[in-house]
Amino acid sequence: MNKVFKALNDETRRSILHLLREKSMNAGQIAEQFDMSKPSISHHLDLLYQAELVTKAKKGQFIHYSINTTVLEDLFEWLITLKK
Amino acid sequence: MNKVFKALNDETRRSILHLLREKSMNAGQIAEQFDMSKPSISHHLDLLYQAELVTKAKKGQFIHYSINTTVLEDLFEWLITLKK
DNA sequence: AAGTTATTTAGACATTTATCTAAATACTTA
DNA sequence: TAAGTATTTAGATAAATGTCTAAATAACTT
Repeated sequence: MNKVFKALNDETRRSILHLLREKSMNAGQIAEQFDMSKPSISHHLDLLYQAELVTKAKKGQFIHYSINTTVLEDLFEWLITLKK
Repeated sequence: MNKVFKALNDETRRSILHLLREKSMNAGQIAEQFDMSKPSISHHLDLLYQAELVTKAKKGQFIHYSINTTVLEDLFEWLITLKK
């Protein structure tokens, strides 16, 4: 869960998750949505990937990113036990 | 929500929340549970307080901390919209 | 009032983080 | 195979973070 909380502790990464909730996208398409360099977005995508909040799949020269809600379930559980 | 994610992005602070879920405690009682200096715990409590994840009340020379689940509701909402 | 206890504030330091530019890698197409 | 496109990796830098010790503040006790 450490990596999940770490990944969520950034506004850009949270925005990326909201984008991917609407539809899966290439790294480039994601980067277009932000006023930030591509390497920076790539770095954010990597942290989301390490936390398993997104999956990625190579499609030719593109890399397609999708949200992975499995880990969000775990976060739900964590919150529930905290609320009792 | 920024402060909430920031506050939750630390194992010590998450542990403090779990302790407070069981029962409210003084700053000193909380500090006893950790192998860390009191000023460090005080700092963690302050971040939790800034995020409104805990409330505090002065009781004589003690300061009593309690968990505040209101903000956790907001986090729930955030998660739900992300899962659609 | 003086001493003791509970907690926070201040200041320092090492580590982590977010960002950038430049370069490298991987794939596609002419 | 050479050129172009998509993405990541490397390396640098400034800012934020977690931790500590020492000192300050506040309240209780004798």
